[in-house]
Amino acid sequence: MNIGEVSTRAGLPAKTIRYYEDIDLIRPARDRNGYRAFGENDLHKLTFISRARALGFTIENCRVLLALWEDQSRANTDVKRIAGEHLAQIDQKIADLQSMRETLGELVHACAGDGRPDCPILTGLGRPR
Amino acid sequence: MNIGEVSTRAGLPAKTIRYYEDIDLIRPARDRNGYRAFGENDLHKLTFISRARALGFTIENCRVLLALWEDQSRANTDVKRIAGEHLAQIDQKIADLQSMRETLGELVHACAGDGRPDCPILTGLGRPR
DNA sequence: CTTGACCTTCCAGTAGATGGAACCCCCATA
DNA sequence: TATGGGGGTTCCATCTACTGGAAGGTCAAG
Repeated sequence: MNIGEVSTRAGLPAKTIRYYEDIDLIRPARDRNGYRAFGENDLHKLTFISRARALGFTIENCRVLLALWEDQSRANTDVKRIAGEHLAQIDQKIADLQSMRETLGELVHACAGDGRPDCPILTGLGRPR
Repeated sequence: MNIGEVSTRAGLPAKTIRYYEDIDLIRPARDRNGYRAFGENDLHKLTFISRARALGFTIENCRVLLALWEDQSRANTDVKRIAGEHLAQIDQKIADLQSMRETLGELVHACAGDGRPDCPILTGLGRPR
């Protein structure tokens, strides 16, 4: 399988796949003409990475998860711990964004947006936290 | 005012302030010894930027907002539009994260984490979206 | 005069790609 | 046989928003 096909099937840009090889996430074989030759296992890995990235795991997380994934005998405890930590990070991000949203929402609400110079948004931004 | 003081008062690392000068967000004067000499106006701008960044505005947003802020005669309409667009982006991010959280939460919940090899998290990540 | 805190510039690196240039490979058609 | 097009390849630069570190200048206190 060439990079184009694997790109379509994994839903990742070819550039990104080359980049993943660059950083040693995957190691596709090579044809005699120098083209990358992807097997089903490579495709599966890329799908895995694609999905993990979509769920916000970092590349380093992916590296660890892939290693765990390849290890038939590993305990699910490690996986659950990593995923759990990540879940906590997501919760933290959501909380941060919600707090931002609230503050900004108030500022936007307070601004008439009627074409006059008076603007509570800029005034609000100029005041220290 | 030297960079140390303005750093404390604006709540931004000195490095970051130098960086902001580098990208022309601010233009502090210089003392004869080469030290940056910050005025009240610089401090006010940095406080503004610091707060806007904390609310998730990009540097480019900050640049535009600063220009609007400096323009006494500008209409609040532009400001409200920018802030409104940003609010929509925040809402989108929150929604994305919540959807991630849900999916990942299900996976974590489904994994016993009991030390055995069987792990629904890895299985789930290996399946296409 | 020395010490230490503060300031300066410059260079490199972070995450995670993405864009572009210049070039190679393979197949089909005129 | 030329040529055109749609693959593929490498390498280098760029993006965002900083951050770290080295090497060195400045200043006030003791």
